[in-house]
This record gives sequence, structure tokens and C-alpha cells, in this order.
Amino acid sequence: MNETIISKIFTSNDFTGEELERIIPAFKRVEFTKNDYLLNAGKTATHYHFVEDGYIRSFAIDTDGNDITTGFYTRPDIVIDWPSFFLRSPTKEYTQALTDCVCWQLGFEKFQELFHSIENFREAGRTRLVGSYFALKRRGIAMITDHAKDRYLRLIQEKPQLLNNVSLKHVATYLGITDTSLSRIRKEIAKE
Amino acid sequence: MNETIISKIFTSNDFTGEELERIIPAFKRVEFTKNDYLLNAGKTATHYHFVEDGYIRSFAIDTDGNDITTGFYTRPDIVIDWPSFFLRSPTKEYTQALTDCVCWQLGFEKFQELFHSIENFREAGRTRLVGSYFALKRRGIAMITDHAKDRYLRLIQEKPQLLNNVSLKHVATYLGITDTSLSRIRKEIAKE
DNA sequence: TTCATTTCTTGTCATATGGCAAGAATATCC
DNA sequence: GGATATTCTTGCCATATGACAAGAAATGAA
Repeated sequence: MNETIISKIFTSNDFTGEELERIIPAFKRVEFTKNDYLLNAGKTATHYHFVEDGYIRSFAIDTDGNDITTGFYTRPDIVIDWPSFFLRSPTKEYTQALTDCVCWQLGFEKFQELFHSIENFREAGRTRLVGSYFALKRRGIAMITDHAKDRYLRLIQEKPQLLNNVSLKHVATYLGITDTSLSRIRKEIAKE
Repeated sequence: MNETIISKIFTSNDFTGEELERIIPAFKRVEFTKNDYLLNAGKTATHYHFVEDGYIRSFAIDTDGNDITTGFYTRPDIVIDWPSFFLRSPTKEYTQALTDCVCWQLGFEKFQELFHSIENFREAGRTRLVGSYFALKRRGIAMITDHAKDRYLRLIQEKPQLLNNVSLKHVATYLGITDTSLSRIRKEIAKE
């Protein structure tokens, strides 16, 4: 039993020993170098990953050609393009390593095999997807009701190490503002 | 074979005749009166609905007590609180009829039965959920990159009849602005 | 190290949107 | 049908954020 992030995510709380013996070895360790793309717009996701180490972001290009960060991922997050992976269709988002990363990867075929034969695995997947849906909804409401400063403060509270590892311009687009505004917000917070 | 919205959603393109004979009668016709709640915050969703007629919205109450519309639904949309229904957990959103409505309802037990025994049904459900996820993501990006005016124009293009059936203050919160601003945007568009 | 590139900060000014309040229009209820 | 409540519009002013540009700082490459 190796002490990877996978064995912390799939535990005997939720799975039988036999199930774990099938699930855990199905994941393959992969490394990414800073700026590598895990997935490109136009391609169909054939794998998903759990982050063991490092920082990853997903982003979209809007109609004016601007790069908008849609998510940051770090240990022990899942990095998955749900629509692309499940609908077997080309994605419109990019997924990119922001630092050197270690991930654990699962391909679609093995996923299908586990999904169809292990009910607990199926349930865990559905739970995760619905959890992502919920998080997205919360984020949407925060975009409407909170000021950028509040969203920033919440982000650094939830992912304190993020700022040491990713550039502010990516944080800014994630928050829905420009890098200029973020710089001013940070200055204002520093003064307090 | 009655000509309901259900028999337009579940067709022989995606299901066998036998499957349809099990699925279609599982839905129950229900009516809601304007302002009825289909689901209240704090409760767990025990059903979901397809809209045959009328307008429905979902909304959340933010930390300052403001009512924020998170979605509008009309024929042939599905009205479902994904996290609550699938995770069997209390929702934080309200779902409310904005006009008198006719819907087709499916309860959790029958859903489970169909979900576990009909693979096509399972696939259709997953597709729908992932589609909702994708729509939410698009909306999030639009919130960041588009001006309220653009979001408004897109909304009336996608749901032209909406404005005849729901109040502008709900449209405003859905767009992420105040009713005052929406009023000015409409005035400006009218001038053009 | 040195040069080039990228990122971050700061200034000035423009603009989208909000807050509040008052009146007008509309819908609702008995 | 008339009273009441709700919704919508409009005016005034405040503010959060953007656009652009220039310089400072940090990072990366040779």
C-alpha cells in the first residue's frame, strides 16, 4: 500500500478491500513540466487526473480573445473536463500546468470498466460531479453579489499557497477583474 | 401514446419501445399555481420535473438577504436541483412557479429504478447533468467577459417569450444587475 | 552576468453599474 | 371598480472597475 494521494482519496471508508485493489492500481503516475498542457481546446479528454503535487489551471478564450482562468487545482483536487470526458466531445477549455506537477491519471477505458462494475465507484463519481456543479453555482452567485475584493479574500483563505505559485494575472481573470484592479485591491488590503 | 412533452423528450431515437413503455408512464402530470414553490431551501428534492407549460425560476438568498435568480425554466426544460436530488441533501435554493404551470414529475424511487435498469436512461441522465454543468460554466464566463447589456440581449434571443411572463426584477438579478440598471439598459436599447 | 521578456504597479481618465428616493405605471385583491 | 401593493422608470450622485500607457520589478535565457 503506497502512500499516494490516490490511497487517501479511495479509502476503506467508502470501498471494500477488493474494490481498492482494483481501483488504486488503475491510476498511473504522470509528471508534467511547468507550462505543459494536459488538455487542449478542440481535443477530447481521454483521461482525468488527481493532483499529487503542483498547481494547474483551466482556462477558456473568450470571444474577444482574452484568456480567462476558470479554475485552479492542487492537491488533492481532481482535474477533469466533465463535459468532454463524459460526452466524448471536444472541449473548449485548456488545462495547463502552472508549476511542475505530479498527477495520477485514469484513462477512459479503465474508468468505464470501474464505473460499470463497482457501484461505489459510480456513486463516488456522481457525487464528485454534483459537487463540482454545486461549486460552480456558488461561484456564479459570488460573482453577482460579492465585490472583487471579497472574492479575492475568500480565495486566499481557501487556497493560501496559491499566490506563491501562480501569477497574479491568472488570479485576476479567475476573479473576473483585470490585473490592474487586482494590484490595487492588494495594495488596499496591505494598507489595512 | 399521448402527445405530452415527455413523449417528445423520450423518443425512439434514444430508447427501445419497451423502454419507452416503462419510462413514459412513470411520469405524473402535476399542476402548479403561480407563486407555488416546487422546492424550498432546507428541504431535500424528492422529485424532478419537465415543464410542459408555464414559467419557473430557481433562486438563492445571498448573505445580505438578496434574492438572486439562478435560472429560468420553460417548456421543455428540466427543473431539477442536481445536488439535492442526487446527494439526498437539503438544498439552498428555492424553486418557484412564476406563472401557472403544467409539469411532469418523477420521484426518486422511480428514478432509481429506471436509472439502474435502463442503461439508455442512465446515459441520458448523465448527458443532461453534464450539459447543465456546461451551461453553468458558459454563464460564468459570460458574467466575467460580457456587459450586462450583452447578457440581456442574449437572454431575450434565447428565451424571447420570457419577458412577457416574468417580472423584470427577476430578470435583473439573473443578469447580475439591479432592476434600476436593467430599466436603463432597456431604455437604451429601445432608443436604438 | 547580462539582456530580453514577462509580470506587476501606478497614474490619469472613462464608464458601467449601484444606492437611494420619488413618481408613474401596472397588477392584485376584495 | 376602487384601494392597495407591487413593479417599473427616472434623476442625482457615488464607486468599483476598466482602458491605456509608462515605469519598476522579477523572471528567464544565453
